[in-house]
Amino acid sequence: MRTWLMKSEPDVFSILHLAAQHVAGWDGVRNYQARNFLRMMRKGDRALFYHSNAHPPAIVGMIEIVQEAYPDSTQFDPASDHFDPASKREAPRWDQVDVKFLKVFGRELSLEEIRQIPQLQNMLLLKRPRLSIQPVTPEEWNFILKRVQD
DNA sequence: GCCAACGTTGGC
DNA sequence: GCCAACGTTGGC
Repeated sequence: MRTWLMKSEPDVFSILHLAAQHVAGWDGVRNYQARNFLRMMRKGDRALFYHSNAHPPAIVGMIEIVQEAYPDSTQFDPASDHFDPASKREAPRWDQVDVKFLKVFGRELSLEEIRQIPQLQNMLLLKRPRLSIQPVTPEEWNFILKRVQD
């Protein structure tokens, strides 16, 4: 099982939205590096759900990949904010995965706290602040889970 | 709302 | 292929 971190703005799609839907498509990714990570995801992989553009920005819960990468239909929809006129149906440029809600952590781990934890200084979250889908090492994963226990 | 960081586009 | 212009992300 690989572990990941996935960002979403809670005003748009929060972990509570996912908890209500139980399973949802993770669409709208429009960055090649993030897409390439999406394509590496396998059924059963788990991810930290991160609230970006939030108060405070923080890791708030855990989700599971339940459907591996397949074409994101919003890229073909002119009415969508994520419409990509350059993407062709014969060769879709953008993929999505489906994710399942697992839990909201007993306590959040804010970006500010992460910055102060020596064991988490190499997280891509700190090094590549704009990357919305990123791998998390087993060491980081285990450390974070201990920190957010109920 | 501002703006720094940084990814993408497109002219040359 | 370089790089300036532009657009977006996301913290503050």
